[in-house]
Amino acid sequence: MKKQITPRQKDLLRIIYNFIQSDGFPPTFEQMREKLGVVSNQSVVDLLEKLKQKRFLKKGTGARELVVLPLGYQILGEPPLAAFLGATAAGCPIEAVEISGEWQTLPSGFEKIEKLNDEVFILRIYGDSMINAGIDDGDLVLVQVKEEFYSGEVVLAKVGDDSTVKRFISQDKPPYIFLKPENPKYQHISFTDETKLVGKVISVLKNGYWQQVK
Amino acid sequence: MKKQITPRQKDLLRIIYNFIQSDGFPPTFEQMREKLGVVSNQSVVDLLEKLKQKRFLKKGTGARELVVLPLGYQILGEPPLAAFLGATAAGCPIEAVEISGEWQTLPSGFEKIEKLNDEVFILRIYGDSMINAGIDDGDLVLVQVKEEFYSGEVVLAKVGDDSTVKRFISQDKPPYIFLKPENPKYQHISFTDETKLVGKVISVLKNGYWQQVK
DNA sequence: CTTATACCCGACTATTCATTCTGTCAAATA
DNA sequence: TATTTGACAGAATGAATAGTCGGGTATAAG
Repeated sequence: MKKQITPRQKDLLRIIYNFIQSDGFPPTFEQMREKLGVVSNQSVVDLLEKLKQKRFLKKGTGARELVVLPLGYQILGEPPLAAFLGATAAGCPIEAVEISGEWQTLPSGFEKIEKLNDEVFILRIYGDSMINAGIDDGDLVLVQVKEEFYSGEVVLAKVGDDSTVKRFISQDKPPYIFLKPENPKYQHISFTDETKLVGKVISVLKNGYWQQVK
Repeated sequence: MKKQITPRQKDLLRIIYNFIQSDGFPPTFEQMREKLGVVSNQSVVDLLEKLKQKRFLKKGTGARELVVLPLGYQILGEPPLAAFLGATAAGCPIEAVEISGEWQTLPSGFEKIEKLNDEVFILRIYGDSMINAGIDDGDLVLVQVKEEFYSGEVVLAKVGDDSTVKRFISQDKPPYIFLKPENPKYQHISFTDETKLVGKVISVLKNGYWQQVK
């Protein structure tokens, strides 16, 4: 009872999480207040206090010093920033990892890694339908398998036997939900019985570096 | 000539990078000023301006809105936050990744991933010499192969034929450099000809989540 | 020689930002 | 019913933070 999170507290936690994900730093009270849709920052103060008490969030004394704690990630169903990499190694014996030079042999005292989790994988994307989201023909993307999706996220969708990466949009007027290509050349894709969202595209490989998808 | 970074600019860039890594949010001008070892924040203003011009850094108008850009990571020789995961999949065919349920078969239009880079690997740690750094007996840690190291980083070191994970300390008084176990039960380890630093411990697996090592 | 650039000092200003206080209201709880 | 809890309003306050102005010095470039 006491440890459970309320819907409103979860709202704020997600607002903070999403803000950090997209901007790279935490929001101000004012920004949180606006996203919550209230006019007094007292709401933010109260909710933050609860999130702190319940160990979902850590807050420093300075400006914009917010850190989502592991418990917070768990309740949101999101992996911490550095988390998903474990998944990509799932089922992959460490011997398969090529280490350069003197690391051909592993140091003694260490053993093989095991399966960590199976909710993330990497795919190569073909086509130009997402160029405005920074995903170009041939790029590698990192996909996290999920159940819940939020409007604006780039998702991997299954349409019948075909698979595609598009931006997922959910709005309060028709057509309510659809898939939006990030290229004006292409049309929106409506949902049918055959449309199924599989995962969220977290990251894209650019010039040898993984970058966030927005 | 014009695009090159100066030592002082690189100092600040690293200060910002390290701060975000360890704290989770960007520093204030005051904190940067202090770390730079100067008494006027005008220095910070000037250096930040240069880092912005050279596209190593992005800066918003609000408080503490700093983001290290890909060019910045490159010049520091650091992977972006989400980067290293690619490495763990190096040489690991995507078929080896076990996907649950209907993802036993991969969607058409996607191919195997190739080797991405070989500078990161995962090891299991035995012993209690780093418990105060949050690394317990049997934990998995993520190691990034590096050449340069900074005082305070947790490193994987090779001591003769043996390998060990300890905190690397470099100070301006004897013994200058040594390895520090994070457990009072153990003694510091001096450097010898046989001591060699191999990589930096970036992350540790805790309750199913990867967490930063401090 | 002259100019520009990198780096820094010191003080000052403007404003963002967090905090605090007093209260309201509805829903949950005892 | 009485009490507590969650959520929010409105306003006032003060500290934290960024930004500005006017210099200085040393080094490199033209």
